[in-house]
Amino acid sequence: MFALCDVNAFYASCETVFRPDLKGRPVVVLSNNDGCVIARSAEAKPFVKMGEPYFKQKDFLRHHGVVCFSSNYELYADMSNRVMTTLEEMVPRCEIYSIDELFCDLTGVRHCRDLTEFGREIRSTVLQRTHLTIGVGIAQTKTLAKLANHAAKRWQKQTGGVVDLSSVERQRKLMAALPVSEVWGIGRRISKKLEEMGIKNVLQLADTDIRFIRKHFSVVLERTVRELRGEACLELEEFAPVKHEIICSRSFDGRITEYEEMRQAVCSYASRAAEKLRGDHQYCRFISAFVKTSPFGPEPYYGNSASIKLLTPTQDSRDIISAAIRCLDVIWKDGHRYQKAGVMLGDFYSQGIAQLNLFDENAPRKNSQKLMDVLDRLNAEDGRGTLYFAGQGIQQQWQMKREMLSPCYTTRYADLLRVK
DNA sequence: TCTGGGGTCCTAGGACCC
DNA sequence: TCTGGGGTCCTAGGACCC
Repeated sequence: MFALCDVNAFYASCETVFRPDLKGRPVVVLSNNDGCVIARSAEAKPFVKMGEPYFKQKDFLRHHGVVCFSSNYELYADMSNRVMTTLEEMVPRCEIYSIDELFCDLTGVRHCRDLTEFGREIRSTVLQRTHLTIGVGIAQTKTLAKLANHAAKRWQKQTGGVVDLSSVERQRKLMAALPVSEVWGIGRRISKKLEEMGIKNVLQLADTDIRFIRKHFSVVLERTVRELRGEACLELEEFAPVKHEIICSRSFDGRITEYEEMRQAVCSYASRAAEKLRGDHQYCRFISAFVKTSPFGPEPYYGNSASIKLLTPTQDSRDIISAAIRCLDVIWKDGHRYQKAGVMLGDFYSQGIAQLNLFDENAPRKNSQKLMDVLDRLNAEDGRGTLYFAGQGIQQQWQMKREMLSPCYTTRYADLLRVK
């Protein structure tokens, strides 16, 4: 038996926890660069569109008194930690699935108590400790637990935010009421194709011949359908598997037209990607950089990427930065108004020594590890950006826009809430 | 003027092997 | 007239998730 717990309107709720004056008001959170709406409070949901560009809705939002925030990932990451720690204490085994979601294995809990009651207890504990409200969905498979969670949120008043969907009868009743697009793993494309085949609600999908599904779709959808029938195909992943790639990319505030500025940006992203790589205790051989103009608007689109394969795996920022800049030099073209760039690392190894190559002319760097340790330690203790590479530039004019950023209430002393 | 960022998995097709 | 069969590895692209 699985439970899926997730925080209601997570980003928007994090913003209101320390702002009781916003209670009852519509609140939205914007993506990086104040680009699109990516989270809405319950009050905002009925009339603010998800994923829509902010600039298109600005006047409309102001007119309706909607409070907007730039995204504050430092705050969300810390609040997420508080929620996850609380949940981890209460359940025997769990998997942190995303910043605001956690799957639990309720196998041990099952025989000793009522699952709904247990769900309520989890919910009230998280609320008490973090002031965040979660929904709990319970069922035999992850996909059904997700569906139960959806029901818990949609009918929050009637369900108290907890739905136990372990009875097949209840499963079928709920599935008949929901369109296929609500199922975990079924996005826009597949739901459209299913609907064209006459498979409109979830129950119809669950009752479709598995061979038909396999013939017209991939094994992924086959698993989803089996899960809807109560056959568990997805396990609880208690320990996060190692990553296969690391990406650092950002849109710019405005557009970049000068090579020098782009070099600073690519250098910064490469250096951040290298930090993440060391955080995961990995070494990489594959490094790539990309640049692109905006896909919107009238100007001709240009986007390109280049990559480099090193002979020996590295985690040294200097190697990664220099490779990324060499990639940039291959793809840079004058005359474009660039909107975004990024750096990607791949082909990971758990150590850097690898096989010494007979033809490798670059001798391994001396004391690389020590230097990187110092770099990371200073940036950890005194804040990101304490020590950085000259190539990143000193005044980063292209830095993303965050004009409505809230304080980091829980992670910075200077931002601590004052009580009169 | 202005439209996010970071991941995963699967499949098909090409190149190559014996 | 007629040109095999079985396999691996890699990559690009598509789909999905939050």
